Amino acid sequence: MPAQRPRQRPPRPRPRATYHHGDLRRALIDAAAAIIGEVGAEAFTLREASRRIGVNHRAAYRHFADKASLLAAVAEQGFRELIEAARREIAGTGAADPEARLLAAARAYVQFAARHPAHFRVMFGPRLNEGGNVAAVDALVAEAYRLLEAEVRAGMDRGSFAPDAGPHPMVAVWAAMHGLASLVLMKRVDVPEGRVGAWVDRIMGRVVRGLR
Amino acid sequence: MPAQRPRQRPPRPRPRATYHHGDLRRALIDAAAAIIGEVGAEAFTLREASRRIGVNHRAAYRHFADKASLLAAVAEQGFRELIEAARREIAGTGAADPEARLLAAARAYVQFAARHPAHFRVMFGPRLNEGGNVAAVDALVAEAYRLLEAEVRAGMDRGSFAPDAGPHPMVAVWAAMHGLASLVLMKRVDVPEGRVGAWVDRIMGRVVRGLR
DNA sequence: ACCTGAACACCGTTCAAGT
DNA sequence: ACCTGAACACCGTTCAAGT
Repeated sequence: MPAQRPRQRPPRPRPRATYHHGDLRRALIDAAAAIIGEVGAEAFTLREASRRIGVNHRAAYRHFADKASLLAAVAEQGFRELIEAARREIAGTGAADPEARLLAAARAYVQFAARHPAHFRVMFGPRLNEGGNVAAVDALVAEAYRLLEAEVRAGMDRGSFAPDAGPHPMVAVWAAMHGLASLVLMKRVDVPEGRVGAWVDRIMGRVVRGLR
Repeated sequence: MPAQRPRQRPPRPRPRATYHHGDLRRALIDAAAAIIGEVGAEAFTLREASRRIGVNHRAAYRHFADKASLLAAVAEQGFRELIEAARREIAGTGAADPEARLLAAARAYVQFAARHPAHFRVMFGPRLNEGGNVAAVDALVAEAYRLLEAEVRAGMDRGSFAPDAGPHPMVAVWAAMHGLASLVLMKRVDVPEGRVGAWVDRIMGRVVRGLR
């Protein structure tokens, strides 16, 4: 699969300022995220990331145990951005209505997937899920979960949603939101770039209605 | 990532019967599916598949253009099994009620993901989706789509679901089902092996109710 | 037709130094 | 502390044959 790179190698990887106190770590994460965005996670290479930054490919091992750990750090960063975007979108509604707030969170979630498909795939890829996970990622997933759950609970407390002590209503919302994000990212449903938000509102609106 | 395989190589890859008229093709697909099930798609290797069958690693190129094509064939096979399972489960209900039939299809979908997580991931992975797809896979996805869509339409015709000419109701169902399958496969919701069907009924029940 | 073997240009990771 | 360089055991894929 790894198509041979062009024969002509750049004359010299211009030596950058030396990295210290964690700069290299940051630089590696950023480079990895950029490469993944360009070629996908399967084609991502530790050596290419190092090359881009201008350090020896072994330098990464000072900051990450292995390739998987660097990818985990990229996923972590993605979860932080996703959570932040969801909070921002929720706050942007200025509404106290849990239905409106859930839709806002869903818009952020789906938009993130649509705009950063490869990043989203790393975040929900096999290495970081399916058990034997990375604690830092698990913590962020839990945080995102609670963000939504608070709205679902609020809806029940206000009497907008049918009361239910179990996780089913929350899982229904999360599943629909995650599935919609996946379908959009896979271009299995195709919705024009600017209309993602409107689609989310329509489709998630139906799901949220099922909680009443 | 590719952990060095154990130093000790099996004494001799026992020479099997020679493969002709497409036997090797089948054997490769089966071996690939088996390996993926054991170690995941990222760790899957063309050379290992050939090794297992007992042929030179170059033999695969007689039947597949490259590694991606073999994986596409594995995905195709998976879609065929998934569709068959859904039909079987739908028929098993013996019901004409579209809600019950949709839940049956969803059970098959989620069960498949829970039982064959790596296979499911290949089927919905970047190479076969996100545009520039494989025609054979697209055709099977379309077939699966129509399977569900027929039930959604039937529900509208009977007056169980609110009429809607657009794709939104169908997308809502598909998204929820796909998302639930993903969450279960990722063990992000954990439901005991034997209780997957019951969970699907509860959660998808809420979503389907949103179509009324 | 179908399979093999050697070679090439990559990888991730380990070991042993360099400053 | 932080980075480098050479080496190892893999890959996918191409070229050129073998039967």
